[in-house]
Amino acid sequence: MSTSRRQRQRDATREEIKQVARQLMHNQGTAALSLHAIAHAMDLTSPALYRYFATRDDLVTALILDAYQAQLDALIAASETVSLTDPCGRLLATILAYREWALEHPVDYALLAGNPVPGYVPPHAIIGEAARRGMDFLMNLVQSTLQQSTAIPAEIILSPALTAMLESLCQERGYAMPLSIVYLVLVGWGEAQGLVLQEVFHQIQPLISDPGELYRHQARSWVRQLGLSVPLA
Amino acid sequence: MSTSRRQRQRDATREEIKQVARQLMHNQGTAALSLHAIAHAMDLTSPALYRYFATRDDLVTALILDAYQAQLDALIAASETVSLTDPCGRLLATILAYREWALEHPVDYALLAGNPVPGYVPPHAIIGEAARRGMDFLMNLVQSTLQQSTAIPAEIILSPALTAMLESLCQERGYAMPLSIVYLVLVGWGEAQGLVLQEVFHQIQPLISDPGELYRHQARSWVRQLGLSVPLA
DNA sequence: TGTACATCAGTGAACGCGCGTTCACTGATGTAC
DNA sequence: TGTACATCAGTGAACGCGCGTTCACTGATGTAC
Repeated sequence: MSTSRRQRQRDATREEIKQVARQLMHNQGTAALSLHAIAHAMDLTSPALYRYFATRDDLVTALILDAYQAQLDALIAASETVSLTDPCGRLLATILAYREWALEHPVDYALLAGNPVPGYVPPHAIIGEAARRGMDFLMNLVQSTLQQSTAIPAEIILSPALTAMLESLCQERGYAMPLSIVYLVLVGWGEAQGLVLQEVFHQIQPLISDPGELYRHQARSWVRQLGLSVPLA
Repeated sequence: MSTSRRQRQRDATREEIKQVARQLMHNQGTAALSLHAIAHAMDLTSPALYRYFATRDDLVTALILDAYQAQLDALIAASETVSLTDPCGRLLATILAYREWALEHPVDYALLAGNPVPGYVPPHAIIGEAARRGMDFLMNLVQSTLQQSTAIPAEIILSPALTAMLESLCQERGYAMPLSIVYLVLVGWGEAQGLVLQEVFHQIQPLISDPGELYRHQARSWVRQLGLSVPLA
């Protein structure tokens, strides 16, 4: 016997609550998330929501975890749009998808990238693990890309302290690549987040009318730093 | 006749209000900013604050503008700790100071870097101008650094679209440098923001115990990209 | 197939709270003669 | 130096609002015999 009719209905409502929450935040900012507002938008009363989420913070946590998963799904999907015979293209497509997903889902991205909901106290263990899964995917993608190419990445001179930290990271998460590469991925992830956040929060537009052009250019030179050759256009 | 006694008292109270607001946000997050809470902490009643700020949003705007100014002051001060005869050291000190100021003033940094106060609607024109002043300082610093050195920055191949945008930026803000350099500064600024935000919001610590090491290393290689030679240690 | 019962989604009223903001006011400080 | 007046910082009560959450409840849906 699969899930009962009642259970399916329950799951659907749970999803609808999250969807409405996202919609409200999209229209009025992450601060607009409130059980009353969600219930009102669903033609329910607010106590009804407690059938689905024990607490407001539980709802927020669910939204954040969903966002991590959706982001990861988008990156995976993007990587799969490019043939396996073009590993470098796969990597580049993934990096560009990072920005595109963020622009298409600014609220979810804001949730991930540090814009907290007022009063929300995140459960660090749970959220940290979700974040690490994203990093794992990127690391593994880079790893398999490099394995399939003849790239010889430039050696980067790392300080002893940095070497030690990167080594312990590799051991913990099972990354099997030169430390220079791990370093480049870590820094690149941070850089991408910086550029995209500035675009999502409209901070860079006063300087540059099309930040995407900047991002795409930087993505290419990042891939090139890994030792891969990227077509110019 | 200079400012009257009354006026000085008034200015002092205005400053105290902002200081208390910063303290409250520091202790309880940016969402904790409220006129009631500030007044309570100052042993005042909340209507009293309306003598000093017409509206809550005016207070937030003042806090943000203060933060921009404080950040800029910190960068300028850092650049001046290094002798004029070592332009490259000046530049590096400034970049490192960017991170240090953010860590010492996480609330002000969050205010700048996009973490909005719930319900606050920023006046884009005013805030955009403050942001541009920071970029101007960095651009000018890089420019004077390069003028005093024999650096020959690597030529970066820029797309036509990117070239056009950078050219118009240079014209608007009066930057007189090769476009490659302007590009590197713009991207570097975004990158720095990304790395620092991840550290301030504790997103990178699950991966790397000392993000500062990562930042310092990246800062050096960024300076090196400009064509300057940086001492290793 | 029909009946008795258990489950449980959703209601409606209420709670205590903190918010931004207004208003008429008091009383101390500063100014003009 | 003393008095009359103006200024204005701060008070205290109140407003309407939306918040998260609780509670006893109703009534429809599903289950067991």
